[in-house]
Amino acid sequence: MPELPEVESARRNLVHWLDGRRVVRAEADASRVFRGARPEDFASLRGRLKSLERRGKYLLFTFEKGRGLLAHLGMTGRFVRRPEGVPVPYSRARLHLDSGSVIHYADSRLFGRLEPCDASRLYELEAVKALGRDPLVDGLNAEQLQEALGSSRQDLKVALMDQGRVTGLGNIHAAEALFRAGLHPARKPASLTPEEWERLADAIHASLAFGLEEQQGEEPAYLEEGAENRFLVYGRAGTACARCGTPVESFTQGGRTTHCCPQCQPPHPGRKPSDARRKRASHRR
DNA sequence: GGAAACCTGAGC
DNA sequence: GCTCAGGTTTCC
Repeated sequence: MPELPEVESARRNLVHWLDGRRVVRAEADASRVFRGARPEDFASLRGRLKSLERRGKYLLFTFEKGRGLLAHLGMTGRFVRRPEGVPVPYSRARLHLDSGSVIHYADSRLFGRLEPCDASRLYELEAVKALGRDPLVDGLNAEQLQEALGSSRQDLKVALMDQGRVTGLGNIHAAEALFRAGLHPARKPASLTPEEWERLADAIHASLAFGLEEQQGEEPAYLEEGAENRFLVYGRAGTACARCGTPVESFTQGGRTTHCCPQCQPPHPGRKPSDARRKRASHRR
C-alpha cells in the first residue's frame, strides 16, 4: 500500500525514534519477509543508526559496524514504536532500544521485505540498482520525466508506475498526478507535448507533496479508522469530479484499477472519446 | 500485454 | 460468501 509519501514518512519517524538511541538487541521471527536472508542476520543489527535513506519505496538503513538493512513495506508493512512488552499485531521483526522502546516491523500480508546485508552493499543490490529516478531524492523536471518515460509504449499510467523509470509512484499517486495534469491514463507517452510533460512533472510533485502533508504523525494515516478519502479521483468512481462535476470513471489498466475524470482527462486530445473499456464501479470510501 | 502468484483483512 | 486492496514477481 505505501507509496513514496508513506515511505518517506516512515523514514522520518524512524530517524526520529533512533536519534541518539542505540539498538541493544534485534530479533525476528522466521517469515517470508526475509526472502533469501535469515532472521539471524537481522539479529546482527546493533548500535546507532548512521544513516537512513529512501529510494522510491525502499528504505536503506546503515548502522554502526557497517551493518545494513534494506526494507520494503509491500502492501501492509509498517514500522511502529511501542514500549517494551506491548504486543503489536503481525510484528515480524523488532529493534529493542536502550530507551526501553521497541520498533516493530509489522506486516499482515507479508508482501514486504527485510534484507539485512553489509551497508557497503546496499546500493549494489539488484532491487536498488534497478530503480529509476526518485522525484524527491534526485529531482524530476519535465525533461527528465520525458527521458524516463518517453521510450515506453505502455499506457502512460502503467509507465508512471514502472519503478525502473521513475520510482515512488504507485496506483494512487499515479492516478492523482494524471488527474492534476489533465492527462488520460491511457495516453501513450510518445504522444505528449512538451507542455504536457511540464504539467505532468508539476502534477507529480504536487501529488506527492499533498501525500506527505497527509502523513503527519507517527501512525500511517491510511490506516486511520474512519479516514475519509482525501484524494481527487482515486477511489471516487461514480462521484462527481471536484473540478467539473462529471462522474469519475474507473477501469482496469495493467491489472490495476484506474480512476479518472473523462472530461478533465480527455482520452485523445482533439478527438472523440474512445473505447477504453470502462466499467461502472461502485464507490469505495 | 495480461493473468496469476504471493497473503490476510475489510467491506458489502 | 465473494470482491477488493496504495506492491512486486513470475509465468504464460
